[in-house]
Amino acid sequence: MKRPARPRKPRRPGRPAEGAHDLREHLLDAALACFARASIASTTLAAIAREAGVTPALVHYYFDDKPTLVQALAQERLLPAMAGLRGAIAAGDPDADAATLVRGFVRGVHALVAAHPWLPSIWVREVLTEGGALRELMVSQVAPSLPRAMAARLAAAQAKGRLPPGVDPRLMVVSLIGLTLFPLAAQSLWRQFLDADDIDDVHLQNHTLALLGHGLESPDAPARR
Amino acid sequence: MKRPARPRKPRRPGRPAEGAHDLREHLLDAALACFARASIASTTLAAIAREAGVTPALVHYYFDDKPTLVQALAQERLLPAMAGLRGAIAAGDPDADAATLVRGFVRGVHALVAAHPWLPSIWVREVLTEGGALRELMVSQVAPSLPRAMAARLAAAQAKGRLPPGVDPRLMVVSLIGLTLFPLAAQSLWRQFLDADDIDDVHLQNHTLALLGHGLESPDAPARR
Amino acid sequence: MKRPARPRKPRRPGRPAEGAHDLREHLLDAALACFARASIASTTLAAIAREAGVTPALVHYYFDDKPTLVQALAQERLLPAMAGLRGAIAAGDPDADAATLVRGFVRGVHALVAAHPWLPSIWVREVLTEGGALRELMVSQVAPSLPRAMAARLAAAQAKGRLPPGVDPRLMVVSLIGLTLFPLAAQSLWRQFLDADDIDDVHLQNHTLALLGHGLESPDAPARR
Amino acid sequence: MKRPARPRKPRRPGRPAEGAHDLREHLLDAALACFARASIASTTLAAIAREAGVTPALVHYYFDDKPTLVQALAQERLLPAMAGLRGAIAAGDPDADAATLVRGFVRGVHALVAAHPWLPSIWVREVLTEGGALRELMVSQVAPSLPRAMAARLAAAQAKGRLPPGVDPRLMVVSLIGLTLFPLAAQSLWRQFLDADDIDDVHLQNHTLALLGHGLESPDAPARR
DNA sequence: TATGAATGAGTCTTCATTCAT
DNA sequence: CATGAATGAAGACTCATTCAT
Repeated sequence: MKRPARPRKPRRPGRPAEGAHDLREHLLDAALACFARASIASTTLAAIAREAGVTPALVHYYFDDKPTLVQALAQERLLPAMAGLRGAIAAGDPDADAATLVRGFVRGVHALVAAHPWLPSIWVREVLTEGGALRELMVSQVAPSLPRAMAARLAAAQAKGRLPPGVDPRLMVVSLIGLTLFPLAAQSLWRQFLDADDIDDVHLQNHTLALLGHGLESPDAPARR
Repeated sequence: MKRPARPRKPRRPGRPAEGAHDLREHLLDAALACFARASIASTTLAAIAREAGVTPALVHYYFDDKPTLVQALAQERLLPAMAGLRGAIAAGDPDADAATLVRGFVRGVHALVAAHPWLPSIWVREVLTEGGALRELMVSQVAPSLPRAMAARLAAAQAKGRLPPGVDPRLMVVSLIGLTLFPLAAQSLWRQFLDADDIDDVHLQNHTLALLGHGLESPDAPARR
Repeated sequence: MKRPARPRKPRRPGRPAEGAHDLREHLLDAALACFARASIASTTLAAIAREAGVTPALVHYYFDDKPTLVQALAQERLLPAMAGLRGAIAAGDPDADAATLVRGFVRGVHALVAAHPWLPSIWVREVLTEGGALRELMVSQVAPSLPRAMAARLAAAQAKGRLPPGVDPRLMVVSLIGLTLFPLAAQSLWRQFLDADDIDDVHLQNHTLALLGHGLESPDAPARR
Repeated sequence: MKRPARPRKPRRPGRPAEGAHDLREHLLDAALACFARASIASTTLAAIAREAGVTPALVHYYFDDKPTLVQALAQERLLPAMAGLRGAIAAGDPDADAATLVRGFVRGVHALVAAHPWLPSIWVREVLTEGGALRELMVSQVAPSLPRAMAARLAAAQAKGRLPPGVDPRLMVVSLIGLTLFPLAAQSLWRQFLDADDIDDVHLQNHTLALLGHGLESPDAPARR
């Protein structure tokens, strides 16, 4: 019952102090690295321990069990990271038009992923798709507000004629994630068989913004349907 | 005494294929159902057997081991399904413009998923994201041609001024998957917290097409940057 | 979910068929032997497996988990054994006087233990004393009726002056167990430091009956208080 | 640097024994409480530490390891308690007759248990039954003398016709424990399904003495066999 | 063709124990 | 004196796989 209240400074003697990381953080890092590589459900604690260079028993010492570890990871890594996104978008003034808002989102996501490269795979695998291990956790803690706020703003923009009528403001968040987080998650795949050596993050971002800006109808060409 | 070498197509000769489902097919169905729910790596053979209403030993009898089962699934279910997509797109005449091509893709994917509802989760989880169990298999067998063909066609269109200059033809396939397969894979999530009862498949498709058509710049509003 | 419905005839090829015992029974025997030696809580499945000459995984194969094994043991070994006792006592006619009844009990318990030597330790350790693992199970299934029936019969005898007034009929069952099951459970101890080589089961039984018959007041000596 | 050899009686010299409880005593109390609830073998040091409100490491600090702790408990708690019993019995003059002696024993045990409620469960579970953790310890240190002394005295009484011939003086100690310690150990069980609200310790004691006095043959009824 | 039985290897978890502080 | 950190060994339980029938 009396579990050790979050052990502090467990740095092992033989090991370099590697920055501001204490062992608990180090374990979360290791878990994150593993979960970016394979699904949470199929990742063993032994794998995490190996990644961290410690014994499996130590992982239990710090997190009691796997569900708790996952929960801690969500709480201490995923949620804070996401908080950044919300900030990035809201940064623009509240009266920003749709395009500005959307640009903010795209750039926000890219910035986020630049800072946390593990984010897209985990998010796509464990939150967005069926049976993801973090779905419940994330849905209950982040989800509703952000997409709803965006949907509301876009709906307002649409009412003012600032958004094409066929576009559903509610679905925009979904489309935006599909155009940002998803391509970033699948990066390692498409890089394999696109001649994509020249495609860097900025290029990808510009592509996405261009697509979102005018769609595929060339601005100077007569719109066709 | 020696166990018979891997039994192929064990359909009893004299017997009609009873709805095209013999036991082997039934097992593949069960596996597909399981893999749509949870990652391949974390799905046990016992779970598949249970889903199929048979013993785990039977699964082994038909597929020898898990990698073989997965391989068979890819070969006999995923690849054929994907073949349909290629057809749908190529259907349009080879001189079709970019917009037509893209419309074909979107509609093709939607049609595909209507026929194979398990496809998006499996594809996103096991092919597109890091560490997916089907990545190797798919990459080596489907991948290169389709996206490259599309990229080539779009590049041609762009050369003729039919595609906005900021859009990268090679990345279009990625964006298109992000706008089609991905939203379909994440459906169960976004339906939860969008007031999305009125959004059916057609609606989603139209939204996507509208977004791809003009982007977010309302056609009648002066383009801003 | 679809656990193997109690496997039958699992006799291993290399092993002699040893009587009417199939493997499941053999495992219950092994468990019984272990539980007679040490508390259920502290007996590992590995110990039981070792005792039975099988792998720990096999124990799981037959009983799924430890609670289930214990439950099966109670159901299939302890309860049937106890049923014998009830018969032995009830054997006497219902109008039997107190002494006859009690004699029946003493003999019944001794007969029971002669047939099931493991019974006393397990019963004393796991049912009668605090924190016993079988307490719940046994209490809910055997307990109430037998002692109550005896108490009622003895109370009737007492009303007719057939039982000394200071004796509480309800407590008689407790005293009787203390005089029969308990000495049998502690046998290996008292044999150690009593010159008890001449004490066999019959002798012990006679001692107990003599004590119960007249108590310690010699019949020919004037009762003293 | 070397760890101090096993700390003995760490009571701070100048300080009064504050209720006779220093930390070491406190730990023994906690262990006792745990062992009264569950078998020694299945009780973890963590459970004892929790009961005592300290860390498991502290338990090790005071007792080095579990066997040592158990040993200390036997030495410092069980043996002293038992010493009381010996006194209670010997209190009567050495020429006391059998009945007096036995009465002394019954009362002695009851008094003992009143003072040490944990005694019966531990004694029955860990000393008297097979595989008890304290058996060796107790046998070698208390056992032989007391029962032998009683047996000798009772044998003498029997020689003088003061004890019925069927009763074995050596087995009397066993019977007496079965009639005293055992019912007290099983108390929580029989209270459950006897209408036993009116049975207090005195009542139980009287019942036992009555039973021992005359047995079940009502003194005024003609003896039957 | 199909399966019940059986197991080795591995997973999660607990525990007694050590050690530096 | 006391404890948090750390771990090896062992416990319960699962799983893919084998094999005789």
